[in-house]
Amino acid sequence: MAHTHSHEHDLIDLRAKLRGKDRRITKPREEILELLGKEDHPVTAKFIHEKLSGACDLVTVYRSLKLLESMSLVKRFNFGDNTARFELISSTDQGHHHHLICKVCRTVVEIDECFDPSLESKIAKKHGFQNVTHELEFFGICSSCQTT
Amino acid sequence: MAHTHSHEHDLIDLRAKLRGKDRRITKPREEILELLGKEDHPVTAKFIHEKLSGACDLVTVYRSLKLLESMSLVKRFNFGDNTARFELISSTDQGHHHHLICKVCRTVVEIDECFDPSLESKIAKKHGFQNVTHELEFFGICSSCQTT
DNA sequence: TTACTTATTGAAATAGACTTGCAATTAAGT
DNA sequence: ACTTAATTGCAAGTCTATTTCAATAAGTAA
Repeated sequence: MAHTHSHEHDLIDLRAKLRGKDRRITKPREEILELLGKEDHPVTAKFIHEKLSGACDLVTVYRSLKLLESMSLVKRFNFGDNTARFELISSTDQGHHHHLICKVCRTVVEIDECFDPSLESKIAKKHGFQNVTHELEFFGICSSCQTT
Repeated sequence: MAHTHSHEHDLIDLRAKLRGKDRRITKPREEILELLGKEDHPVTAKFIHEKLSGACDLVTVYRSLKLLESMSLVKRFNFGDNTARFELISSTDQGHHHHLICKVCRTVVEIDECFDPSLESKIAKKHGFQNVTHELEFFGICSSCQTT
């Protein structure tokens, strides 16, 4: 999903979204976006920092990710291990998709399927909520880890 | 959901599950189970510790919750705020249900509905995974927080 | 009941993810 | 190039959760 974006396209997005916001285009932000564009699955801040091997401080990675998230260029995922993971938002699904994670080896599979949206609107209506979204992740044991 | 359990029933469960496992029934474990039996929504370890006001150390709360979880008496939930929340597993749904959380005031609503299980088995089959489960939480803005 | 064995607890230290304060740096407008 | 303010790096701090280890207490047997 993420890799369907080109680096150039991301930078155009970045520049467009930063324009007139007292925000600046910096090397760390460009590099993080570029790296995310090459990854197929959500990655941690630590992973990004290591891959960029000293290009910038880990603190800057955290700050950049927070900014990119607020600009809707990046989406944060939670796989239940107390560590945020980030993925580039693709134009096809606006970042809304799910994952299937192996409980043993932590392999991640991108999932396109989702349940019928009527469930969500039904729940929203029933409880008087607005702007209802959801976070959904699947967990299981991948074929390699099945001891049989 | 949780409150449909009686305290006595939980203790019977606890005793039954501990029997012959070199495990002991202790005051903290009983008190945590009792407290969870009175709560309608998942609560944090910190919340439990404060409610028990010094009955035991926070470390013991963490350890007890981990034990109770491993015994399938308690289920851990993640509302995306880096803080685990725990709920008593009810006999009716075996702990499998979801929540609707207000992004503003953090109010929690217990949700009984879920999507069709065929989606899960379809995904499992497609990627060769076994024992597939899912974590699903809904987020929105509750009626009180809608500024309109 | 008492003694014994060992699981459990409490307290302090530690780990890991993430944030904040502040001086130094650097992007971007003039 | 000059200026201004956003951004960075580094250190220190916060927060959740875990680990270490001596002291305590649950369960068992005498």
